[in-house]
Amino acid sequence: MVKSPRAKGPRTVTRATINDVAREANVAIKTVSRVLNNEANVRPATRERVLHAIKALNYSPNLAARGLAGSKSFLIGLLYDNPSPHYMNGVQIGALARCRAEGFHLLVEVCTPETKNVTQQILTMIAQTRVDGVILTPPVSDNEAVLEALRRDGMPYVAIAPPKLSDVPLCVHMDDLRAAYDMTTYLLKLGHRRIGFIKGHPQHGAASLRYNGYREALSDHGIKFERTLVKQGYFSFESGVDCANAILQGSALPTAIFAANDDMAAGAMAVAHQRGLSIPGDLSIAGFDDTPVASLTWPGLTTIRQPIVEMAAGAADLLLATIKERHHAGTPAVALARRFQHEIVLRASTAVPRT
Amino acid sequence: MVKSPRAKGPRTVTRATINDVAREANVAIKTVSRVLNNEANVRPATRERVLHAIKALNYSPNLAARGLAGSKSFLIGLLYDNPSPHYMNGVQIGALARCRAEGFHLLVEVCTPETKNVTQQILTMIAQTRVDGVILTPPVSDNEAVLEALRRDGMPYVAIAPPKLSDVPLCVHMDDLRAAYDMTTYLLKLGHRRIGFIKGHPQHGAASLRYNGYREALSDHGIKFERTLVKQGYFSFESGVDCANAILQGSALPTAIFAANDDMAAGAMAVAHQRGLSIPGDLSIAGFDDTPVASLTWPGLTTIRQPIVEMAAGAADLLLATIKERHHAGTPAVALARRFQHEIVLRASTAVPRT
DNA sequence: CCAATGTGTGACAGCGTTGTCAACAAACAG
DNA sequence: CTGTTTGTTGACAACGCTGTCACACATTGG
Repeated sequence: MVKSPRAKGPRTVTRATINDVAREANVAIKTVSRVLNNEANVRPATRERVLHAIKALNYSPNLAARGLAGSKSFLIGLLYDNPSPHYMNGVQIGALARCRAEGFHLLVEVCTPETKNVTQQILTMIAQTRVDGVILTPPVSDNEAVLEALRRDGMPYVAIAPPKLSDVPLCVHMDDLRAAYDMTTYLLKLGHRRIGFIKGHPQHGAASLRYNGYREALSDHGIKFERTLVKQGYFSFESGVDCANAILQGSALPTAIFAANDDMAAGAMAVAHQRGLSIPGDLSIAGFDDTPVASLTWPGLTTIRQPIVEMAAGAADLLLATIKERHHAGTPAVALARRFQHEIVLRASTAVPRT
Repeated sequence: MVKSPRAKGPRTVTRATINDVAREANVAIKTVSRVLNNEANVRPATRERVLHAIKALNYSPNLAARGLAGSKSFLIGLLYDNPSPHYMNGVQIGALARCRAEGFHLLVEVCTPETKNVTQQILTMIAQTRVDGVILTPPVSDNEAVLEALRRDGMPYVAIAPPKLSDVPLCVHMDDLRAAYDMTTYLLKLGHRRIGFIKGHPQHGAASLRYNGYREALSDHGIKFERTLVKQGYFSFESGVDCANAILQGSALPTAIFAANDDMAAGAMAVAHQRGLSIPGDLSIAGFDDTPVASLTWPGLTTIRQPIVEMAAGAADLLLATIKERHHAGTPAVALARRFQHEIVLRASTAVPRT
């Protein structure tokens, strides 16, 4: 391992190259490469020798060179434009775990909505970095133009919670309708008969699914739907406050309010406190998402947990599998959608209604 | 632009290379390279011609090739191990903005604390990806072994909020002591004389600074410090609940409680609600960090905003400047610490005490 | 007017890896 | 025992770019 004559700057250590390993193990560099890539047809003894040399020299392959020579860059792009830190954090944790396990690295890129040409921006990123695949989070996963561009480019991608499953070859998602249905059913089983609902942002696909879940549950249990118990919110705390105030202004009060996300549920809670309604004694409140705020309210908020981390990990799995398969055979994988199970998290904000 | 004979897989588009651009502009590839890297000694007319060809072919340089040939990878590593989504999100947004602006990409890596050898893990990452520099967030920025390894390796790095400024060549930070001092002073100015304090996690460097700020402010305003008004918390909601209960159990109640972070302040709020104390009428409550929860409580929480995004952007700036300079001259930059200004965010949880 | 010094440009050799293909040994079928 | 397949290895040429150096052509000072 000789210091390269082109070395520059104050780097203090020299790194072993595949050449050094080959020399150490007394094989050709190609053989080292084979071991590195887990290719077949290397005698176990030889493989062992190479592995030993690798460890001895503390060698790790140069990604740039691998990317240049081969076709894989061992880079996965994570495209995001999500206002919710909690959501993105979960996605990153999940995706990162799988990528690392498979020897891939995660490149994150924000797609600011104000950017004129998100599509071009993404394509440029791909051209530069030669990522092996990309993970799309909502609302980027909703962007038709982006999806089309990726398809055109032949870039493997997986969408997290896309609005229409049929649009994408690979995706992971959760059954928002079913989750809302379950939560509503849970409230009904507790004995609630008048359940208010605060709708989510009208442009958010999942929001209407949640509302539909609520309606279906009511109808399936023979409860008459009451228009006055439903208000249009926008996923914000403030809209939750407004809606809760509107709902609680009526003459026939509900005994429970189900909000389409936790922030709005927190707003409803604030209103209840303000009006002197005890939770859950006078009013049960349920949220959706299990964001950190759900455990920081008093009382703790009953809500629905989306398995974000697991979903992201699943997304990464799907993507990595496709990348490997493609590299192996060149055949595109069939469309695959993996559904993840939600979970009702029971905290102290819901209970049997006072009669 | 001929399709490479080594092309493989279902890629549907071929990308222009520097060769294509050179041919198009009728210059040598080296000249294109010069234009790409903004080198001197290219006649304006030639530069223009090259730029035109680049645009015409929609060319963007291959990072892997650049990294392999030159010494820069145009990759910045973001090392993190932060339990707070809000914090990490801010850091990423800030860092990403600057990196993109300078043509760099962001590679994120988690350092799970349970991992046996964080240092080795980081070094391997560096060896593989050849990042040009790394950004360290707390608590990784506290890890002596990691810092030492990076120094040894000659890898430029910048630390966000390191415990000791002198330890690192490059860092950004905020004056936690001063911030707590200011908040305490604000409460004193409102007329509060008995102010409770909930301390942060004893192992967190910033936590003790915040406590010191509280003490200094009291002492500077001639207020006697009372041991019973201070409790040891752990940054969690639950510890906030416990501490607030303990503080409010005494005979002489405080008129305000200042918690070392927002989660604990939320806990204190819950306790106040539970005890029937009105906020801010009977009890003012202040937090620290301005996490999303501060706007989701009722009433809104008065707290201190750390300019996370700006700090991260500043960190990226510092790092990128160093990288460029180093590449230019090979001389290491002098140690640089940039301090950022905090800001008191006034919401509804604090007011003049009832007499 | 000549040497000495810039400028602008290009030829060419790497950078550290993988793909291709050939060489050879061992195992197998006829 | 021969011809063929299968398994194992290596030589060598890419991959797309940058560093080095050389060269042609101004420009300058004596």
